[in-house]
Amino acid sequence: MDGESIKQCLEESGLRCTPQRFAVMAFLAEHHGHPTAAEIFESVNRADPRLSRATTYNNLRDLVKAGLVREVAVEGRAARFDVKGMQHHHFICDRCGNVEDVEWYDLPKPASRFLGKRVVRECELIFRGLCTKCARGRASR
Amino acid sequence: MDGESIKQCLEESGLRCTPQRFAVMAFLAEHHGHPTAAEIFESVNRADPRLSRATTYNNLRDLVKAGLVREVAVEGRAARFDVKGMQHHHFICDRCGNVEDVEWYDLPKPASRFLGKRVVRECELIFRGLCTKCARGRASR
DNA sequence: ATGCCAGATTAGATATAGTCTAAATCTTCC
DNA sequence: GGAAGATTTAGACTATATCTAATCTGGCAT
Repeated sequence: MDGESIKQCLEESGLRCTPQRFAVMAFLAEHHGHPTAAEIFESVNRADPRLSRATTYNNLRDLVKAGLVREVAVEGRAARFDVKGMQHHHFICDRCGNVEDVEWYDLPKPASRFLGKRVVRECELIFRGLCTKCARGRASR
Repeated sequence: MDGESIKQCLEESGLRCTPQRFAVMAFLAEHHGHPTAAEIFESVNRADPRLSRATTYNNLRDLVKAGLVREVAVEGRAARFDVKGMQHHHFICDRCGNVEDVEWYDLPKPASRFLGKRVVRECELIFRGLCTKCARGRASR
């Protein structure tokens, strides 16, 4: 995702393309490792100190609300973020908490009686276990 | 789940059945609304002040580790807990954050090439949207 | 251009959720 | 009874995220 298309995304969502907001988006577009808010703040702020902590959180919230970014909650750890580009599932490591993408595949819809009057916006699959790195060192626990 | 089977569950998992641990388990067995740690603490402690906050967290962690209880992380809110009885999926309300059960149905396994060397322990489906109550009041937003 | 205004940003205070520490207490087993 | 280990506790502490109030910015009407 290049600079121009980020700008376009933001404006289509009714968000002004400020330097700070652009930087957060650009960082997420370049780093697919599901960074935490703190990682985003530290990295962007190091490169350009015009970004404050509060603004990082403000912008992440705006971007999530606008549907451009996804927030992944992880048990007992900081939330992680990724741009909603290609659809994918998630794998969360029990040991190190890292979030990884799993290639998308379609899921059967539940019978509507299971959902009742609820309004479903999206549906995601979460795998849990040990990531490749942690599985390798598993014996040394 | 009656008192006797709670006791049995705990002992089978190598956990002593202390009054505090039993109370946390019993509360979860009776309340299927996915309470937060704070709710569990307040409610149990009100009925029997022998339970402290730290013990609530300690026990929840032990129970999750033993596989008797599931922890559900919710974006921007406190984690929620439920006993791992019958298998089920989850629905999380965007608006009020409530977690509800969705009747279980089998999911197709991903092609193993999608998962690589990762070791999958479990796999859960999460629906997001508006719960029945929030969907009803949606216009008044 | 000028001035206004809503939106955006900021530092730092505050809130919330959860963990840690060290001492006290309870169980089990000899 | 006493040692060893598990459990509990109050309260301090940490991490994560939000709020506040002041300030800045950029677009727009004049």
